[in-house]
Amino acid sequence: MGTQYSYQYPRPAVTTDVVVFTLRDQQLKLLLVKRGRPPFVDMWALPGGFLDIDEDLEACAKRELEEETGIRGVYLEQLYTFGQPNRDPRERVISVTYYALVPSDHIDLRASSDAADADWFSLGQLPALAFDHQEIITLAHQRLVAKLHYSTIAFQFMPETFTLGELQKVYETLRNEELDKRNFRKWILSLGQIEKSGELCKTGNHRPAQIYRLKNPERVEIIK
Amino acid sequence: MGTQYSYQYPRPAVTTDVVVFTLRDQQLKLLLVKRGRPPFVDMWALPGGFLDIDEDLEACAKRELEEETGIRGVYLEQLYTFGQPNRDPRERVISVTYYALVPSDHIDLRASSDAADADWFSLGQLPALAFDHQEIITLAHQRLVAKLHYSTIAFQFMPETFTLGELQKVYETLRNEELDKRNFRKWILSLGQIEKSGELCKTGNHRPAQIYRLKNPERVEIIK
DNA sequence: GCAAAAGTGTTATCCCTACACCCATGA
DNA sequence: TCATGGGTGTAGGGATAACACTTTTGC
Repeated sequence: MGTQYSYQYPRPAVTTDVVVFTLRDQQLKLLLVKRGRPPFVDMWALPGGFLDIDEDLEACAKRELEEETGIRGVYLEQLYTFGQPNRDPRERVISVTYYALVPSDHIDLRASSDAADADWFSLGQLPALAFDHQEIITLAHQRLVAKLHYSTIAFQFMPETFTLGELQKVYETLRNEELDKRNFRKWILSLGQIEKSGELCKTGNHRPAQIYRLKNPERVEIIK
Repeated sequence: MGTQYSYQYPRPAVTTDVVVFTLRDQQLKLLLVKRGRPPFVDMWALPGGFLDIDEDLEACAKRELEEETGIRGVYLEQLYTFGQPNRDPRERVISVTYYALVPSDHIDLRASSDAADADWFSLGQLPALAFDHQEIITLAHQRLVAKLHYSTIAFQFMPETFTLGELQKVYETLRNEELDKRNFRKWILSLGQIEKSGELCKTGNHRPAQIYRLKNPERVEIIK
């Protein structure tokens, strides 16, 4: 206990915070944790925490995400670095923020040490947020919507296999508009990113659908 | 002198570094400073330095840029945050990087305290660089080229007034390809971002050119 | 008068959009 | 047989790309 690490000049603390998006019930949701300690105790905040001294930034984001929510192995991308001098009331904190996309079948929340609770919220119905986390979320949402139009980032929301109807639903939810079925199929197939698995999806009282999968599940391609 | 600032956990140092681009002699150039002190003494590096404890990140980038090169009042945008644990041989350093665009008539270099020297280099002919600065430059260049296609960022290279021929040259240099004069003029005028000043540019042994200016010199608009 | 850049419209092509009907299945 | 989502092609419109000649000036 105490003050073991000394420097010639004052230093800010460095944290990472992650905006985790998923799609559930045809809605874009994001993950918040309820803070278990001050400041902003009992308020909702983004999962995140302090950088270990020998830890890569992205590794820190992944670690905090897993520790606080149990989520791992998802798409993660650096968003922006926030460093307003007074964004944390305790002291100077620089936050390197990331955003993550989680397939809808991959959600398995578990609260833990730092987080009294964790839950998914619709973007339109967010609670009051700690720090400048509202601003971070707004930026992450803008980036996600922008990337929809010039990359294959939306595929990161899909499970391993899916039908074209399910994929179209995802795009419709994210873009918040209905799309023409024929045009969507022509376009998405022309990208050359998905292929038929050969299997059929026989759920529901209607004609079975072809099941597709990604050719490169890990890669997010730039299109256009 | 000594170790006045103590913390319970070790903390990384935080710096900002800036990739400054300009256009000169029909070439994209960037600004490097020669390091005056270890590590990497006498090697070339990006202008930048340590964050003051009460200073905003962007303010730090601006301050270091002015201190080391005399450049101020230019377009500045956050690029990415680099934090590999061993990117600085002395200790853990997080670098929040920015890139800046300088109009070609606005270049007025002056070396100073931290920088033994400063100079412009073509991207194809960079010297060996300190730290991971080559990686930072590569990313900045990619970002700049990408933004050309969906924003008016190229205008930030222009002086207050300019001709359409000069503007086309800028686009040709940045995109590294020749453009059709008529199509370029139709396109650039259709953006609605520039207007005639009414003056004519009578230099050279050829027909005088209309002089244009930006309607909103500060704003970078998203187009498309 | 000649070299050098300024200035100016039309046509063809491609891509995106709009649009309607049959199919396979479960209940 | 009916309700439900799956699956398919074509035609029109708008934007982009290709293309050549005249103008004004300095030397």
